Amino acid sequence: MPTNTNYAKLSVGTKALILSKLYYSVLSKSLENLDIERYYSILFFLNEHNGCNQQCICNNLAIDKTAMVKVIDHLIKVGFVDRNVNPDDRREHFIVLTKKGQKQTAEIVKSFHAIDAEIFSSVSKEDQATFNKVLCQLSSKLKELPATDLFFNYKKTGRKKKSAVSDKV
Amino acid sequence: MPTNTNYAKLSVGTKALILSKLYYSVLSKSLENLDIERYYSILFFLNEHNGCNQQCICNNLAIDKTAMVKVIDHLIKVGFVDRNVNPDDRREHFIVLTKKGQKQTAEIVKSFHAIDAEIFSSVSKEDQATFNKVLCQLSSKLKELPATDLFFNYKKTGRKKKSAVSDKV
DNA sequence: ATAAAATAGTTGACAAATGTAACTATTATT
DNA sequence: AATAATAGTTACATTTGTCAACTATTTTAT
Repeated sequence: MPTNTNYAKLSVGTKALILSKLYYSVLSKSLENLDIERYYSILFFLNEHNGCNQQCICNNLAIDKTAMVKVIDHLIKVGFVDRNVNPDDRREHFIVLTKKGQKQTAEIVKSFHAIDAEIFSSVSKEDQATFNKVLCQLSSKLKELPATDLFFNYKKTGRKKKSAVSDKV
Repeated sequence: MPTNTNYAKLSVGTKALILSKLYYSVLSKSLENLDIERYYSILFFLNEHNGCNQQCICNNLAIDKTAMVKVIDHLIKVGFVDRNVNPDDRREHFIVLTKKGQKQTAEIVKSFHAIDAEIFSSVSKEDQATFNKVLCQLSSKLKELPATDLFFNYKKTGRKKKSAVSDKV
């Protein structure tokens, strides 16, 4: 590693965050000719789960549902998806890629795959398998640990308020 | 409950982002009794590099320098760090943990280590080593990857290679 | 059958993160 | 001395994260 002389000392959470920043920075560059400049992971997910509801995207990508509303609003505005009420459960809204959305999402999927292929090219198959296995194990472990209710939407009556930092200044 | 039925299909960048979100959720929960609610990774870094300048933190944690100004302003406001001009190069500002900052940062470091220990507890030493090695390789590769030079993008040739941001520390 | 609870999604307010351009001050290069 | 480079700052716009409160619908419990 040419940089980050003490990278090894960082927590795995921080290393993962840095990796994702570097990754999306490269991805954005590679897709700057598209009609959309973000939400790539959501479109990637929709490519595999076209027609799922909003909560499904939130659960799988660890995104808050109120943020998801704005994302879908934007994707509708640029003509990438439609939002259709499920007739069998009218609470749910299906998110469906449009023709245009499908076409551009194909490019996004290609970019994701190309970057993955490129950065894994010098890693042995065995190490790739181990890496992916451990990555998956870590996420699963973290889900079992006590966390804020950010991704799990548990009802918390009388939940503790965070102490205001401004009180101390 | 989120199921991530197709987690395996996500790109490594997306998986890393999800891991970091889960990680910081758990970390925040474990540190909710502290006087600060975020910037844990920066304090963790300062614990090892007390007295470094702002650019050094930016380089090592992949944070924009204009964002860093606000972060340091906040850390000063809550009394965690001081910002001291380097007399030998008056452009540089050294960031130094205060007594209070040191004390609370010790808790933060403990939490980081505890979470890492916990989630890696069921992973063999060999797999841990492989995982960390690959994680490091991937970040390294991404930094070297010329953003506009991806092979799938045949139409856009003749672009000048943009050198990766210099993070030398 | 009806009331209560849970689920899916929305809204509005606000804080924080992100990105960009222009800027000062200082030091290094030519 | 002029120019470039570096470290940091400011101002601004946009996106994202967070929270409480809300509607609508469906499920569960009584």
